Amino acid sequence: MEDMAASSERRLRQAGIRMTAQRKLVLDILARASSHLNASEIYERGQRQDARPSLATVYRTLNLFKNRGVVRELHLNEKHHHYELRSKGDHSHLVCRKCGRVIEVDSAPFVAAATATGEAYGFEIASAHVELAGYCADCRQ
Amino acid sequence: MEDMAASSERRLRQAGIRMTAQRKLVLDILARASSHLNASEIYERGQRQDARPSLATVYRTLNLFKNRGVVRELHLNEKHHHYELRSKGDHSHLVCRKCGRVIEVDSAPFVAAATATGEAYGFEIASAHVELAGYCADCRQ
DNA sequence: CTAGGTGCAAAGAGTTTGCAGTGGC
DNA sequence: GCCACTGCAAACTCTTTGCACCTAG
Repeated sequence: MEDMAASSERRLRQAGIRMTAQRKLVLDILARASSHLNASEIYERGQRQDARPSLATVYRTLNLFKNRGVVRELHLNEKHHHYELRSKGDHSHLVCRKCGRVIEVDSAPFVAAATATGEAYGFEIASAHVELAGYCADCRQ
Repeated sequence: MEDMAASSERRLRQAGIRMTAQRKLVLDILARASSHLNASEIYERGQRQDARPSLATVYRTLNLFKNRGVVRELHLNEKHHHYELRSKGDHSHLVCRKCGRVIEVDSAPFVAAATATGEAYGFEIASAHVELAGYCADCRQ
């Protein structure tokens, strides 16, 4: 669990990225999070720690990690983005239109379909992201 | 083809929505578009017509249509949203990470997988959005 | 005729950037 | 010690909103 941050850190160091206290903290927050977070959630959690990265640094760090393939940026049905560690395994999101609840589901069946679809277009699929919207058990009343 | 605008218009009228020249124009632009557009693209195209909706009206109109289920709002890998008529059939998007090209692909295989996944969580799936990212034939070199 | 729609300009939310100072390697 | 990184505040982009006027039904 906590090792997800460590293995990402190793990857980054090997790519010549300097590991500052702020970057470690962002990695750590993402690793501990039970799900995806947005920039200000990361910022807020960061403020409770020693490194206290500014919001600008949070954004810069997330973009860096995103470009290095360490985090994934999600575009859910909200105005801001969400971020999650890639090492958390491949999953997709089920979003309830009523209560907004987000459930993570296994992507395997989608990836299989995606690979087949990609081949038909000469595309090499790097990631398959599925966003399922609907109504959760509670909201279906 | 041009009838997609007309059928959406009928639906809106029946819901008691006033059909102004600006709203018709937005519908028409979406119906004629070969793919999804963002708000300013719609605005620019609108400026070349008589109704000339302001950007604010474009946004208000898109939100109205979205809430009425007439258009779908897409969250692709960019900072702004894209919109498309729902009546354009169910499809998903294949995005090239290098050149940004977007190809529309049939959603059927994904919808099938989605329905199965949804059932497993007690979710009633209303829409399945799949975003496939990878490298297109041209960019794979 | 009148409730709802529009344009304009200003405000908001989220994200990025310039610059001077700081700290990892 | 050098150069990348950081904090701060200002700038930027996209989207929403308040208000006075206008128009579809």
